[in-house]
Amino acid sequence: MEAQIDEILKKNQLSVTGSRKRILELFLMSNGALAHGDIEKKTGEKFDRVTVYRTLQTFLEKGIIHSIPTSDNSVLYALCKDDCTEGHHHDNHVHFICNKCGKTICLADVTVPEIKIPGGFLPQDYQMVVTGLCAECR
Amino acid sequence: MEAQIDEILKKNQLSVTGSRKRILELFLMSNGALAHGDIEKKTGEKFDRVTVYRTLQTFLEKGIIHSIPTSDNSVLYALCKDDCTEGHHHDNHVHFICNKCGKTICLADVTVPEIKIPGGFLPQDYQMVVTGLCAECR
DNA sequence: GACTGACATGCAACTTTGTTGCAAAAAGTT
DNA sequence: AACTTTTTGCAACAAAGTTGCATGTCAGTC
Repeated sequence: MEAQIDEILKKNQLSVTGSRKRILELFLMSNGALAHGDIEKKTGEKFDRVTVYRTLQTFLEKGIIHSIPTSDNSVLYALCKDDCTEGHHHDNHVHFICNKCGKTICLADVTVPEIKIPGGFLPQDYQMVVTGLCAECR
Repeated sequence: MEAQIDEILKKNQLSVTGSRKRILELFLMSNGALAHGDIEKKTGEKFDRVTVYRTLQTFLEKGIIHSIPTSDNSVLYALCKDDCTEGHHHDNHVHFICNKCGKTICLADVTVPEIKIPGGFLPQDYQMVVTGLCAECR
């Protein structure tokens, strides 16, 4: 785990610091998505609010994590797959949000279908969010 | 227009007030989606911030408008089609967000494809957002 | 059209969420 | 170990959203 975290940071030319290690660890442990608030709560008093914001920002820019749009407009982040590179994401799987427990799960095996868009529009990215009940809550 | 607005409000058992009429009018005029901020700006000094929040909340509950998830996590609202009823929305069209001008457009003709979800999950609602360049910006 | 109960609004105060500038601290480099 | 660059924490701020309560407005009834 330690080694994996270091590797990810170094691969992205980021210095290895306490907050980055801790936040990355949180993402690796939870196989769902995390809201900013979750991260703040789980790191407790350890890091400043601002640091969490900036760390997430950095991870986003480097393509380590991606953000997920939700219907209630909270901000969610999840780890990217390996083939995400800086700038452009290949994060074409569907996200599932449970209406009961609120957890967000990446359905890594379900790819977003490419749909037909009316002429005139130039689509660049497709995102799909399914809400409902997860296996534990139904 | 006047008559249409009154009808919508009465159909939903809402009293016809100045703010509701004005905000509903804004939605009817713009055929795209509106952010809370847009509405506040366009109504000017006329209504209190709180009133705008509460009016949108009410419209959401009654199924007059629906919220749209965006990639940058701002809150967007758009008018629902007629077959939206209180509680449950049948808002199964795709939303397009332009990366340049930021406008959100409802692609009313493009329906969200029903995809296969792994067993265990109980899907209730599908939402799809496409980002890219709109006709004017490309 | 005036009366009345129910609902909507405005105000104030507050919480939560996100941002910016800058000095101190820690990381990476030689 | 000394130096440079990056990251962090603090403080102050800005924006976004919420809550309680007194006042005002609406819809229905007489």
